[in-house]
Amino acid sequence: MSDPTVESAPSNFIRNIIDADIESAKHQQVVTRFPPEPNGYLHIGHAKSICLNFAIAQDYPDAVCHLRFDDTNPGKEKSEYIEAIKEDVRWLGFDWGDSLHHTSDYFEQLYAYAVQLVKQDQAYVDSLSAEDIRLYRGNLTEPGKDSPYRNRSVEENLELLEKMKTGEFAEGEHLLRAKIDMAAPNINMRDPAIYRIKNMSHPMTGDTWHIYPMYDFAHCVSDAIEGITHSLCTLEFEDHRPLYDWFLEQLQTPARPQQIEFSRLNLDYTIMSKRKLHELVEGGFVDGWSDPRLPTLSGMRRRGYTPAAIRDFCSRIGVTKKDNIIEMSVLENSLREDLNTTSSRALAVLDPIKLIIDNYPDDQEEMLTGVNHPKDPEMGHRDVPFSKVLYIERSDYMADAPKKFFRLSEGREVRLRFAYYVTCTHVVKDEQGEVLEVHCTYDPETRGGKSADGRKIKGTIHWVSAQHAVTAEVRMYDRLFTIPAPASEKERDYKEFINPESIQVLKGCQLEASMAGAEKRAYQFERQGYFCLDSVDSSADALVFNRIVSLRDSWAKKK
RNA sequence: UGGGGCGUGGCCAAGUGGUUAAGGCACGGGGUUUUGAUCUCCGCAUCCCAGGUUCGAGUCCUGGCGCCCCAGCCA
Repeated sequence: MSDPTVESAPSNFIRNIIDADIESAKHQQVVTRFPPEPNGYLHIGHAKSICLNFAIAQDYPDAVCHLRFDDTNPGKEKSEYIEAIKEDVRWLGFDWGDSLHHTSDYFEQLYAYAVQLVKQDQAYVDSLSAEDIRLYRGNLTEPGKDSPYRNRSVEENLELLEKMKTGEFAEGEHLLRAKIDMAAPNINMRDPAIYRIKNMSHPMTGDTWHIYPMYDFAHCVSDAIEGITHSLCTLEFEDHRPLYDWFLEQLQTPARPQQIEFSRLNLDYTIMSKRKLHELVEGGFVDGWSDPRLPTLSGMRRRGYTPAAIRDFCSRIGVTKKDNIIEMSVLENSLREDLNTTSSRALAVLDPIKLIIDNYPDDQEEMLTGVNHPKDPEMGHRDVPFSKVLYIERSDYMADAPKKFFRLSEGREVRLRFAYYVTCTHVVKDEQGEVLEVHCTYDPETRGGKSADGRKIKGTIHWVSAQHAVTAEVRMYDRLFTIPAPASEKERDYKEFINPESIQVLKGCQLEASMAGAEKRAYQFERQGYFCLDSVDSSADALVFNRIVSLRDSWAKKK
């Protein structure tokens, strides 16, 4: 396994349990698993679980983490998702080695275990309708009551189960249930379903089965079969733990995995529910699963997030049982920290306005040197062409600017990054009063951006030479929702809170010449943020960049 | 009002009866700086409430209060 190993994984209550289990010699080897259902794409919430499980496998001697597709419901699952999930896990930097499994690999064993339960008179075939089963289950405060089919003989149950298996019944006609206690205070223990009839072919097993196991039965047994020692899942499964343990106890499985629950990740200004993500994708509210605004791993990848940043984020947020909503700034901080050290710099003008240096010779051009990283000389430097007519950012000029505005305004001098000091003399406007051109004079003695007299220049702005610039489209992304917790909105639909400005497309952006050869990696456009080529829409003759994240901007905050 | 969980600063999170309650993010302020970036320094809580046990409690006990999850032949 690669990089992740070097990162320090902070301790948490789960690791404390594992430490104690090793200390007490309950286990010699730790085995975890990441068990996605292939019914959608992975998101940052899954990354939390992936990092937890795989990092444990990296940190404990001889430990392993299995990747297991929980494919027990052919009605919802597709192999398309399996491939996407594998790609995402790999991209995050983890390796399941030869531990790739599917719950469907165990269908035969699962069935044998079900037969065993029937033989032990701990499971029965119910023939109530779905509606009646619901009625018989009772509710939160009232106990349920026994199904009239609850006391069928073992022989009859065996016979019916076999027929269910071979497809002799229609869906919904029968159901295999555990015989536990219809009056249990925990509703999960009120004779939960074990197998339901689904006359459907399965991506992995084709048409061999007409019945498919339910999660509660399949998951614990699969864990036991694989010798999982610690089965980590989210809080909503807490109530299922007694059932998890019940199955393994009745079946007397050799291995007894321990289920431990932790709280799922919530991030503000976005949604994490698979159902809602499906809805956004299928409803065309976003551009597919890999829309850069989505918290899906494929979306974040396209946006330009790095695996290292996501791993760092996951280790910072911790693992507990407390409900939480993490602020986006934590994620962005992890991102910026990584991007700051790894990305080389470039000058790019997103909202261009012409800057004309009146005392610079008309036909002259020269090559200046730009450092690729201000703190890392190893990243080298590059040539940046300079000439009389430049583009600068529209927001870098202001008439009647306040004292603290360290940019251009009539009479003020600024430094053009890597180039010269220029002083604004006047501007040219159109009939509407829009500024068309900013005119300046430059000081030839300040080549490279420094002066012999040591005069202090407070402001440095970026620029590109108009005749050398390459034009590009730049997509600026912002939070997908306008409120911090769209998912917990009770009165209104979360889709009403989609941020209409979550994507802003800028055309005609002017980038420094070297960007014509931009590679598939992140760049910092100085003073603006981190950007990368869009993997889908960018081409050599029509560059499209995504803004991964902006730079911190204490000036904007102050205003 | 059945069952299961959770409650330490704005958001996370250490803390497992005994120094002035770690750390990160955010926020406020100072310094450095050819990115108002980076870097750096400083500031920023008595632990949901109320009783109790103890020489000593965020950590133990009792009673409240608040929030989350569960009534799929989904996972």
